[in-house]
Amino acid sequence: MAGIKDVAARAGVSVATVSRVLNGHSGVRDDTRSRVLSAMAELRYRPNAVARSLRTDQTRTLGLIISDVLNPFFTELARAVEDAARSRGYSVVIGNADEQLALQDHHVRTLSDRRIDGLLVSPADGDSAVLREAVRSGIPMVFVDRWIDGLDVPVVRADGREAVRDLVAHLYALGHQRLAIITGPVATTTSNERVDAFRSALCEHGLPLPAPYIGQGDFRTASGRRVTSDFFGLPEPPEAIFATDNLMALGVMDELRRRGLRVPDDMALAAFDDIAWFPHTDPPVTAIAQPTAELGHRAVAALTDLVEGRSADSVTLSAHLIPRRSCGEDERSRR
Amino acid sequence: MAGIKDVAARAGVSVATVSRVLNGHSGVRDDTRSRVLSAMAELRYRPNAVARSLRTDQTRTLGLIISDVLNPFFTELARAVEDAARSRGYSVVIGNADEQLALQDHHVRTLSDRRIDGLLVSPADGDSAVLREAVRSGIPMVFVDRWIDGLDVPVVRADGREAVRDLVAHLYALGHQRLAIITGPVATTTSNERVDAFRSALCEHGLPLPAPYIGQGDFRTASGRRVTSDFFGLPEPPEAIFATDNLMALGVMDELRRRGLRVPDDMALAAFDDIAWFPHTDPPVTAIAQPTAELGHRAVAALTDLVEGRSADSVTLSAHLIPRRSCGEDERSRR
DNA sequence: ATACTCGATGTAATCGATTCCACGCGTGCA
DNA sequence: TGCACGCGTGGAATCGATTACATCGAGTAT
Repeated sequence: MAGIKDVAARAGVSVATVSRVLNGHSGVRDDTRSRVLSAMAELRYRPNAVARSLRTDQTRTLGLIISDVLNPFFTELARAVEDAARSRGYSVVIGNADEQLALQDHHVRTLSDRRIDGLLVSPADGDSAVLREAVRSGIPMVFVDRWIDGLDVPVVRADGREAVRDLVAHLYALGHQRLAIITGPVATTTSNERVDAFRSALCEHGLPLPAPYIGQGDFRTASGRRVTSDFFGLPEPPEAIFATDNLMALGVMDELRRRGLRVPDDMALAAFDDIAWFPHTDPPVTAIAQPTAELGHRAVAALTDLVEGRSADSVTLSAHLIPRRSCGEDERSRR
Repeated sequence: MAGIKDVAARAGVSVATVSRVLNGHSGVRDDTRSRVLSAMAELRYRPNAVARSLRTDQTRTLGLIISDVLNPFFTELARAVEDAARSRGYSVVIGNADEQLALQDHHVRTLSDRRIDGLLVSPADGDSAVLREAVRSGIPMVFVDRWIDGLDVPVVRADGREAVRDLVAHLYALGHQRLAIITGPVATTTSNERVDAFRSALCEHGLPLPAPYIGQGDFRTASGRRVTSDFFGLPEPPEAIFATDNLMALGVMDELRRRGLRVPDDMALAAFDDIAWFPHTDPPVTAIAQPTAELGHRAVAALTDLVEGRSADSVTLSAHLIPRRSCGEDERSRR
């Protein structure tokens, strides 16, 4: 493949000049510039981004580490991130951590080795030495959706507390008293926030949240099935389940269907994260929607600020409840 | 950040020796090796992949260009690709073409400039000069799912003809006579294959496929809504709609719900590509499932063969019908 | 003792760009 | 006429690795 030297030779100039026209520097005579340009065209020259990166120490690439590509929330986020990045002239490389620390570490290492300009992370469960080391090394980084306490990294996220309170009120108004929740991995901030908000909202209504009603999930479908099954093993199973993400809600539905049970009659269901299919499920599931695309855009804005030497602040947006029919009928959702 | 020279200095050896231990070459005395190793650890040295790539002319990175990240089929594919690639020591960078030629071209150019080792493409509609140029330039490439005729590039895909025939037979047995289809972009091979198979299966049953029953879609949700709406503008609307991908099926359901119509009573529905939510929609939708993960694995196997100098053949797997209730009840799907 | 081999290591070229500095030449001003 | 200046351009160092080739010392065969 043709290199800058070939272009220089063909245009009868030095590589320095070719480089200048390549980068749009001024101070190249017009006729020289056009000679270079046509040499490039004739040779179908394309600059080698690897060489350029080595020299300039920037790759114009952002890394995005998400917890699960199969989760529509994250894929929507990824899409928004890519759009925002592209419009700023960056590419994005996605690493799928699959909710596993080891995989997450693998990706932060690989991406750092590739010298990406900045890293967007939605950290998996647990504390990662590799991630801490990465921030210590000074890579521009911002957390999206989830974060790790005690690290001086801006966080772009949606606060779901208010929406969870609304949800509990909704459930309560519909007459449900025994409310259970399925959590994400223990150390994820989003999971903890949702559980805390759930517990205190319950408390406001004078409802308890007994330990067996807190099902330990991991944000993946299978855990939704398992926890649901466990709930039915209880002497007094709950009347409603709040799945803290959409994949676990799917698991709940799988298990319910396997047992021949119906939503909401046999069990009410609500999910965190709204997805396109929820209006069409049987019944439509009430969910808490996050401003996913905006999360992605803001995260990229913050990260590019950091990358380009500006400072960046954390941003907190908010989520909202979308009542449908999976918790029962009330005046709002009936038609 | 520490470089190879720093390590060499600290270990009291030359950079050549450091490089040798880095790459596991033999012919380094054990004590030298361990001196180097501890120097690396002390400096938290990480090799610069950019520099290495420049020198060795390989990036250990594969590109994957898909038509739409929001389509669960492609995200499942992406996930399988990433897994397979990682286990072979490659990273993958995903480009989302969003069914737009211009975006696809942007990504093939960007990825080529970055000198990725090979490219996996599920080409968007239409003929791309940029893509042709890329294959002509000799980048190892394989097509997944979709392909472009006339290019000497291996194709890894699933043949859906048989399954489409089964689907038509299923529909026919259920008493539907006026069958319509929603296509993808005109030049996509998968769309054409599905339409052709649909037409000839119809023919086998002595059924016509009038032009107005061929709705022009683009594999995205909005087009499913639009085409469905058009169908209802017909003097004689169809009784069944076959959406050639899952996103358009979602669009059909959106539109049907907007009109207050029910599946399958008012309209039967089937989709190409099975997704996890289909068993839970109202009603569960009949779909044709592809061996998505295997597609991804085989594609990576073929591509790495090419990258590593071996030859690669096309592979064709097959899809199969999963009858549920969205086309009506028969002995197979009733329970 | 001489020459030769072999193992361990170092020196320097190289990959393809960017960029600092210097150079030559024409112009304007003293 | 001489000098400074600016413009357009070229030469060469540089980024951080890999690797062909050179070197050096010790051991071995003759």
